[in-house]
Amino acid sequence: MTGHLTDAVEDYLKTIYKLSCSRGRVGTGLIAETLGVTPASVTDMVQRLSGEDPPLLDYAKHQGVALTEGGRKAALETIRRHRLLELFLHQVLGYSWDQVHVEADRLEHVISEEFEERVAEVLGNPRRGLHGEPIPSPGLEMPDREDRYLLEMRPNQRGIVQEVNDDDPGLLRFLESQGIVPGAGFVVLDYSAYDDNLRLRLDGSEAEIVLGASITGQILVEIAEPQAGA
Amino acid sequence: MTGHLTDAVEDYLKTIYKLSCSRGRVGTGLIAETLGVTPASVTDMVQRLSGEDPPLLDYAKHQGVALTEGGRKAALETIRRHRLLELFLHQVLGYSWDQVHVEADRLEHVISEEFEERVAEVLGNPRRGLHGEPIPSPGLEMPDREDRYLLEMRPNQRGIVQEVNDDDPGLLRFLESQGIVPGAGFVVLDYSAYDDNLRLRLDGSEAEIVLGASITGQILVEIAEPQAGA
DNA sequence: ATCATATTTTAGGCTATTCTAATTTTTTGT
DNA sequence: ACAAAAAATTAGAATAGCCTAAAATATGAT
Repeated sequence: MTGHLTDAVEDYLKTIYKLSCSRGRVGTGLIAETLGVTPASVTDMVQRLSGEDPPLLDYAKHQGVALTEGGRKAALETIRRHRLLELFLHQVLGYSWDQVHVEADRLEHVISEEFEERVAEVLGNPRRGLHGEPIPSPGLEMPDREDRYLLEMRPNQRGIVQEVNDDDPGLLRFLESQGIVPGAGFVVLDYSAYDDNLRLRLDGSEAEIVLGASITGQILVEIAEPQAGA
Repeated sequence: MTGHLTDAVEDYLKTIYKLSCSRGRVGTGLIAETLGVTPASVTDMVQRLSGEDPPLLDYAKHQGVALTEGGRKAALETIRRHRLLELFLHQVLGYSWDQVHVEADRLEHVISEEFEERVAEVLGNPRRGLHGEPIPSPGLEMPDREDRYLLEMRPNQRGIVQEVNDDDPGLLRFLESQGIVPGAGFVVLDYSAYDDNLRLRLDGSEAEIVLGASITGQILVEIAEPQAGA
């Protein structure tokens, strides 16, 4: 078992994990932008982490970075803590949907195994986080996902909101006000390739909602059977 | 308002606060020993902290250190968080008496104002911590105390356990097993100046307990009216 | 008052993390 | 294929903490 990882290292691993879920290997530039540091800092850190005894990163100059198995486990550990903490902050301390992220981002580096276990127990060992994200199991298995971005859906498809990006409080508040929360079912009414707008209606709602690409790219959905009739 | 204080700075201030409660000004050696760093490191840090814009410490070479008003407030803020967290860990997450200290020591540097407030509310704005310590008010007022060390008590005095030093898990487990917890009433039966042993009996208990100086110096008590007779 | 012992401070270094500026490598458009 | 643009890397430096070893200062015992 690797000794203690610093906050910075955990942040790098978590970020690289998330980025490499969509794109495979990731460049230092993207990591830098996501983390809010310069590319030079990333190169530096990445070199250190790929030169450890059991390396956490797989890296060779100019070729983009990927996590090793050890790095992936460490990233999932941090992600598990983050998502448990978000749920905990909401359910036990009454934080709102959009407030939890920032606090969890600091606490995730500091809580003990013990704390994590107790929180999980108090919450009933949840599988999904506050924003619908899957929570890695205690053994750090991450469920395979079939989810797609809402952006990819086409007219007449039915779907269920699975997950909403947790790190933009303003967006979260807006989505909540529109009823777009994990579990919500909906039908896509229309899609405009011209401006990347998606018009949809939530189950049991009269109102239609129009969402642009910048929003629909942040929402993961499970696609249900296609709507009967055209 | 001072910007953000690092974990290390908060630890220094907290330690200096506690040490200067008993002794007035404290030397670098004592601080170093308490904090587990070298005296040289303390000198270094102390010089930085006393040279800030609003200084947190009052210091001049070879003369011992004291907190300024700003330093005192910062220390009390950390102490408030620590004590609220200990209570929270116990009452909400089921930590035991002797487990809370270490976890609180890490969390205290990381939680937000918001977190502190919500925890205080969930706990009902408590005035005393898990081990009986007074909790600074939200406005950082610290109640004046009349408490004495158990060590100072003499035969036939009655007392009530007020506070037990929180940072030694083994000692805490022992004291709990003996019924010596905040709120417990007792009578001092005997005191031996020779070996600094104190024999006492808890209210409603048949058994007598003998405690040595190293223990009785860690327990604060409120002295009640003297025992009738004898 | 003086010398031995204690404590405290200085000096010089190390690590982790970040930065800026300069350089190198890769990609891309033609 | 090759120049221009984009991306990544190196080099050099800063900061916060910490350390060890050496020097300075206090204390206190006779």
